[in-house]
Amino acid sequence: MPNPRVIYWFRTDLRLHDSPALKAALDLNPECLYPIWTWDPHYVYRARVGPNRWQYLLDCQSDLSKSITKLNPQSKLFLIREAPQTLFPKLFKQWKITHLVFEKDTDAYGRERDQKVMALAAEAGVEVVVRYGRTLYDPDELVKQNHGKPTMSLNQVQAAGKKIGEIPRPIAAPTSLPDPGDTSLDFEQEVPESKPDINAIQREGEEESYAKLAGPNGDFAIPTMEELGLKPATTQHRGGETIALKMLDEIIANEDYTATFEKPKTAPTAFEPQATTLLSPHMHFGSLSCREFYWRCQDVVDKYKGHASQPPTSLTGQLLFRDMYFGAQASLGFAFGQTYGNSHCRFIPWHIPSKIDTSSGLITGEYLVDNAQAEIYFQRWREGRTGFPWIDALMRQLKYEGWIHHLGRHAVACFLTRGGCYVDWERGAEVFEEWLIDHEAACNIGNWQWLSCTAFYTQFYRCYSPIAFPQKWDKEGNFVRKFVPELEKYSQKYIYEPWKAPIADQKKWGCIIKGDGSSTLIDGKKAYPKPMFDFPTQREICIEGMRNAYHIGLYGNDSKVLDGTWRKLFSNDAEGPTEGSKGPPGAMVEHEDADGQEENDVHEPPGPKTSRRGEADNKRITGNETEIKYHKREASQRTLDGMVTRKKKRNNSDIADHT
DNA sequence: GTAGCAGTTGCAGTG
DNA sequence: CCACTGCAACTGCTA
Repeated sequence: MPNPRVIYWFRTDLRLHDSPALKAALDLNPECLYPIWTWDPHYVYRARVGPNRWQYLLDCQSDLSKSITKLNPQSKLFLIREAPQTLFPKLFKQWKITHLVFEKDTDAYGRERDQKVMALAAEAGVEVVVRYGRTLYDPDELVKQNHGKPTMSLNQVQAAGKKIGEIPRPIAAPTSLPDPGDTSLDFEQEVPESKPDINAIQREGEEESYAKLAGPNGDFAIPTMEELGLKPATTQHRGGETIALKMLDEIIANEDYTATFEKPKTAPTAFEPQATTLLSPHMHFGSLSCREFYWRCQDVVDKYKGHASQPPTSLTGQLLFRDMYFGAQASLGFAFGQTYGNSHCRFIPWHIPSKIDTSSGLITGEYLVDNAQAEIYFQRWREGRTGFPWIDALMRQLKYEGWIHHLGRHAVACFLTRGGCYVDWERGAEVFEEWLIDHEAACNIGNWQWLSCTAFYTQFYRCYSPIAFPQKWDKEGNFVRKFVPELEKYSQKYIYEPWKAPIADQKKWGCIIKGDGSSTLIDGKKAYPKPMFDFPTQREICIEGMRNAYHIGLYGNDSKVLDGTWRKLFSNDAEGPTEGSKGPPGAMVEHEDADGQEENDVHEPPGPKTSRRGEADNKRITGNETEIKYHKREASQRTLDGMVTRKKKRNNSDIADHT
């Protein structure tokens, strides 16, 4: 048996402390160890990643590389610019690799990728060692102990966890690392297909992710934002294990904070400093081990003299929720991230639903505009110009800083879905995916389902008010003043509902409430938009829609959802794309009149039409002074890509009938 | 099987 | 300031 020549493949574990996989690699007593990162085209082109999260990733990689070099000046994080699926066979051969070691990844895409890589390793005679350290429990174990079912409540996580046994104690960081061997790359680089490039919008310069295998200088260096063609990051939050451990130390040093932490009591309006730990992005990139975090907290709690908080609201409770979402994702796979085909997600006929690839049963990443008004609501929500200062402040903080408080996420998610716009939670999840520095697919998807009351949580009549909710912590509106500075001078009385301020006051405070926010100046005067709807009215419409959908009681994998016949169960007057009893799969809509329509005219509101809601519609406030009535069919303005036809629909219902 | 209670974080009103 | 209620009513868990 030759001496082990080991590749350690970093992915979700950009750290040296508490890494079961890294320990396994070192336990092989390798002759040489190559710490590598492969530049996965899935991340570069297919996932939604905004500049702030890119920057955070680069921070983590740089810090890790420096830490590796500190332990062994010959070594560092070797960043190789090729897809793992094509790179590894060549690398195994060139570097005479005997072992490949990495941390297990239970994300839907991660599993697919790793299965492929493991097959390639087997072909090359390379032994693969996989260890788990990403959550408290291995999600597959958790699911197994939960009777093979996705973990849908904290109770289930705790019961299953008990059966697995104690959460592993953290492992110390290594004090030395073996040399890497020869690092020459005498083979052709295979450049991955860049289309479709979902991240094109994040770039302003030339994208050179795959310019050369070992980077422009051939030194395996971590790329710069410029090299990736990305727009500069705007966040002040910084990644890396060194920072993470320092932050953790500071939290743990404050025993009262650590032991008595109760999430619902922390203020979503707090900034400088924020009310929660800001450790979530570190756990996403693995620059902090969640088990390290867990045991450092638990040890404080165990010796705490006063009354310590308990799960679910305590710090350790927050980590258990993370495990719950990982367990749900591990069990449901790709279906977890969508309604269509998801056995545990309620079917609600939301507006602007996802397009579905009927051959794979997966959402395509595009969506259909069934209703022009809903599309306007969505765009105004995304851009932080809804006219509700609390919502807009949060969305602006999210885009700029890449992080908002958990309760702030609740507020904007409820507002977009069941408590305001009645827009598909998948739209909101996509925006969070792009902008959050702590975006974790499992947690993001799970929380959107929670807040939209499609899974995990059912009390849809508990609805967050964009006016009353923030007042619980911030009567003065300082948070709004910080992120919506045009309202800075508004009095406390009107800060959350500026449209109620007298015109004279609006002028005095230097900002008029007018328009839809598409322009910050109106007639040369600073302007903040009117609210895009009357909240109490819209809230009633949503609750009625939810009540109806709950009563009908379909889940994403119901044959009626799969084939589109769910429409027969919903009234045409119901909220959502329900017009007519026939239609394509999922919540997609027929677009008989789509031909010849302009792709981009969805932002133009349709002219006044007959109201189907009478009073409710008349109360509606719109940003552009024109009363917008809505009607389901008139808004079908997006050109279909030919995927959805009556014929395909029929085929699909045939399939569905057999299942 | 089923009744009763609890559920990470609602709101408005009352005492 | 807190604690409680009614609102109209969901699912999961326990006994």
